[in-house]
Amino acid sequence: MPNLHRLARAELPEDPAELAGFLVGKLVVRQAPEGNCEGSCSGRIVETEAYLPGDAACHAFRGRTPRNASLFLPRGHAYVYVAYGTAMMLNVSAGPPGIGAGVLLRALQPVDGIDVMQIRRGNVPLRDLARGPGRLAAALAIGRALDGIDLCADGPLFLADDLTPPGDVGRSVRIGITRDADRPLRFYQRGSRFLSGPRWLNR
DNA sequence: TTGACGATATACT
DNA sequence: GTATATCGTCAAA
Repeated sequence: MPNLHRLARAELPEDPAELAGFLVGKLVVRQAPEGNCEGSCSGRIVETEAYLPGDAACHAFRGRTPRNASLFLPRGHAYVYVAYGTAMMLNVSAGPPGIGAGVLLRALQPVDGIDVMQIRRGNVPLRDLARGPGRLAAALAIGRALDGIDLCADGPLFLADDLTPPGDVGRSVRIGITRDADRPLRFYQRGSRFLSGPRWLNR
């Protein structure tokens, strides 16, 4: 997979909602330690959600804590947390420096290293490999160890441009939240079959 | 949120 | 008719 242009921080929109839309159609690349190509894989982002400052659903809403500290890093850093005591969630820090906002990566269209993702996820159908934030993190072997890393740097996990341009990007309310649940801050690639959520949200 | 399960639908030998 | 895929519901952590 040649021609991988890593996303530079300056390319990322400063506005969290803009960033969420911008990320749809981009690539997330997972590199195994020691340059071991065996465990490397990547996928095209097809679904994201923005969590803004002042947003009751945002983990930074009640201020900075050891757990959510990564949300306050300059945009483009990883914020990884555990949901439901079992599922890992991968976010991209967003917004102006020190503000505390993020973009949740919700679904991926597997691109490279499908075999290794298959191993990590069990032999589920290709469609379910990274459909849903928890599954996405599992497919990429995301753990707390990756919390706080720079996604714009050459490391174990980074963002890159995809060859094929983003198609129509749809917008809807976010999934699985109770507070501030009616704001249209979910972004998805229209027509993708790798989306999570009920069908009526993916119009 | 995910995995399991039953019902349903589409596909193909 | 058997296999594979999609959909809604339900329980668990």
